[in-house]
Amino acid sequence: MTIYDELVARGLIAQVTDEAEIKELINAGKATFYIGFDCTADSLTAGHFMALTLMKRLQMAGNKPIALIGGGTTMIGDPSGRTDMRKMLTKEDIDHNAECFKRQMERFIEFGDGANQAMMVNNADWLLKLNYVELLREVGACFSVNNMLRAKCYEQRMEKGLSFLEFNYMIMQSYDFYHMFQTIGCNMQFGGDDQWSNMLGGTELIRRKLGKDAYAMTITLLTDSQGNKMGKTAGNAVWLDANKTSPYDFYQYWRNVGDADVMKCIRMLTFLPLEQIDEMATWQNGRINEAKEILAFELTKMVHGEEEAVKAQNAARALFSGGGDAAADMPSTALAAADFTDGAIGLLDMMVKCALAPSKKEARRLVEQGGVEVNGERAADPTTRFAADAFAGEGLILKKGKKVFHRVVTE
RNA sequence: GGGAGAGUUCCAGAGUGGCCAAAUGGGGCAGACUGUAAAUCUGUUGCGUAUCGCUUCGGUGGUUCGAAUCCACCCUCUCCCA
Repeated sequence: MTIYDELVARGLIAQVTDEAEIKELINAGKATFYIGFDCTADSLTAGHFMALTLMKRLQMAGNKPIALIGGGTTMIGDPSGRTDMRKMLTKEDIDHNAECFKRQMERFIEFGDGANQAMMVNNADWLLKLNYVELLREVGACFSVNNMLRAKCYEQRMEKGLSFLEFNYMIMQSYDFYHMFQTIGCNMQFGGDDQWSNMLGGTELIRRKLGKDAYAMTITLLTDSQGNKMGKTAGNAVWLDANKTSPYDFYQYWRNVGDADVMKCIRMLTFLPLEQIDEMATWQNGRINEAKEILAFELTKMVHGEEEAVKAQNAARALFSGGGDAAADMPSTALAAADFTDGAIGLLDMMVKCALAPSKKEARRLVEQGGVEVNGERAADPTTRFAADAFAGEGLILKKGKKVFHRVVTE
């Protein structure tokens, strides 16, 4: 099976500019493609994950990936699909974030100077040097404002107001492609489907300025059965950085996807052979949880390594199915002597300390509603206090709700 | 540049002198039911040394016994005209 057919079979392709050409290019390993990453945070998220796996798939097929860090474009802010303006970041923040991204990407794709080894570039290197008038003269005539205003990525902002700053994002992104096409032979751009109009801006610019063809392809956005973007819990991103989202939590995120979304995720995100996936798709209801475990394990393994994945899986099994002592891998907090008053600590204070509740009021509510267990016993009294020696040995196991476990020990 | 309007809690959006920590919906969290799923139902959703106190309604001042609500100035945004 060719790489292109595989991408189609996995449901990864959303839109392409020229199917026949792209097919030939990537099947033959002749594409030098880029994917841009806005560096608004110091870690990549589960939302970027699919892009990373796509880079890996294409690299394995012999194509050369370019990871473009948006050091320059981040200073403008992509308005696509947004209803509010992004916060402006300082140059220092952006540089720091770019550095963090690179470390994480190295887990997935191989960087180097070889023919199909990946390279990383930062568009700050050329965008920040641009001169306004020169830029206008160079590319300004190639963009039709009429068309830009019709672009889907600005649609939502047209209702609320779009600043000129953000309006220029498309031009910057197009310029990136144009620049890399000339300097490093980048002939294809990949990106999320929400980037489609920005990407077309680039191919159009190249065609107009250089009379040459460049290609663009978008990846299906990973949404759940309700149409929400995946990779977020309660509005917070699921991070790839173990310090921001622990391997256990990462595992749990995927372990808990809805029934309707499991097979889709396995198909799009894992590297399991398609035949195996097709077979899994025929599994009966009872085995849906098995499929979820496979999904969670595979993804955790890719992001955090096999060892962490095994630990996360064992911990999850022990906590939810009983038995085993792998619960040692659950998140934990060590209390300092200063957290104790008269040799004891209150239940509510302890919960806040462990970040199981943002405030004591919230902690109290949880206890009163029967959502808290200590060492397997429901804690019904918010005034309960625990003496320091209660934490001896394994410490205390706090449980919030059905799924959140936390070990509390003393320093 | 001229004119009109808007800024309320996580979001949307009521509230136009005291009964307002602020309706309603969404989202979140917890409980029940389950399969660590979905759907449904229930409770809850500013903070606290807790039948009371404290801090919130763009910002700063002011009027008043009392202000999200009235006044002044400022900031931000939207719309119409240029």
